[in-house]
Amino acid sequence: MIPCATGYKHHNMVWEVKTNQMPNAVQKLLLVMDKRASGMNDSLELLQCNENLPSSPGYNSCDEHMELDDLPELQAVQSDPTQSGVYQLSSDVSHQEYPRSSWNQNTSDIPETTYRENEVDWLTELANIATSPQSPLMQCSFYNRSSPVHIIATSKSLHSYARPPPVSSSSKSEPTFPHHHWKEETPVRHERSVLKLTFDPGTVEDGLLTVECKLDHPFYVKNKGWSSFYPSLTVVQHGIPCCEVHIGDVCLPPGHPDAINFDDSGVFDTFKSYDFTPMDSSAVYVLSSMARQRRASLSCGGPGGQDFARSGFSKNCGSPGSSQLSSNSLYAKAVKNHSSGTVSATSPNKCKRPMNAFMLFAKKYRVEYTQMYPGKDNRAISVILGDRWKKMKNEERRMYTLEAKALAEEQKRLNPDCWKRKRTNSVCFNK
DNA sequence: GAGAATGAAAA
DNA sequence: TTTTCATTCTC
Repeated sequence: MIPCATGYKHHNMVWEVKTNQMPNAVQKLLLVMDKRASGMNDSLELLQCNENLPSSPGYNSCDEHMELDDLPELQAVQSDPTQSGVYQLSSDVSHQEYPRSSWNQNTSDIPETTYRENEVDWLTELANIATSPQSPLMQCSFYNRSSPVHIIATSKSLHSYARPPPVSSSSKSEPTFPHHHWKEETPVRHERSVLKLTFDPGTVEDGLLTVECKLDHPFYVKNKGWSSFYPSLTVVQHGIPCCEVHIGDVCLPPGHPDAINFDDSGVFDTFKSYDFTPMDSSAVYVLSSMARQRRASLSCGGPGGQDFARSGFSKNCGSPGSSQLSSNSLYAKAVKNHSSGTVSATSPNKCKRPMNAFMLFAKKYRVEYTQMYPGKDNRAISVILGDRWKKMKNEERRMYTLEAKALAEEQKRLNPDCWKRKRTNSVCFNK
């Protein structure tokens, strides 16, 4: 669990993921909601994820032809403005079942229903988060909420293909692939996979809260930015590149200082140069922000004038005095991210190719594999990653393929010439 | 800077 | 068909 900032109260929450393919299995995620003790506005609350997903919810062994309709959906959240105290997560917390007539297809992006237990109003917290105006999904009827919050993320354990061999995974892999939170429960028939979130605000008297949402629902996570349980789907469906939810992730509300100046160490690096912030309330905003920055980069005199976002070009051209809120942080972020890197230092105008599916996969698991195989050279890790990749099924690769495709399309849209191979006498590319 | 993986796209 | 390069990091 990520230590919470001083002055925050902690509130636990359990996320449960149910899938059609695994009706009996419920992925539970313990989240901790932090609340500023200083009386900060309700919108300035933190949610910290404290548990994990047992396995990749987005991976279904039998969904070779899975379509978007097969993906999880968001269920409604009704919030209550009242406040509650500190809550603790009970050790034997289990998800609650309740009849669900049907999914609202017309408002699938909007949480439908929720219920609370023991008069707990923490549902309000979650509702504010899930239905936050900052949430890309909340651009319709929920957009006018006054207390937008951004959600958490949790951890999915490594996928089966990413796990180390049994021989070498004895002690090191255990913390990496925790399964002790998995719980077999009574099957619940759902038309679609859902992510069920059970809040445990932290005190016995307040009980638990449960809510369900779509697996691709993006949340804004401290130190990570936008995150979801299904990043590839999120980026495809909502245009928001996301990290994966991980253990200890903390949800940040809009305006929270950590949300503005989050450390991107765990950010999905592919997109970190875009520097999404809680203010990036929608994919439209994000894309328009990119376009603005691109125009800004062009106006800065960059001959190439391309791909400011990925190349760290903003370091040179981002105007500190810009009125663009997210752009400012983006520029600052880009400077920080690439200040020591070779890309921006050597080719500020360079347009970088988007990663392909394998590169996304490799980037995601390289660190973990490096930890699994201590002493292994990075090249050896690459070999292992390649071997794992080859052994993966198509459906297992799907999320990476989709993500890569989305990245490529976006890159081509923004920078059609990004794939242009450098010429021998070219001075535009220095790699 | 090379190299190790895979894959997309240009040449 | 070949080449480049996207990421990462040790050597």
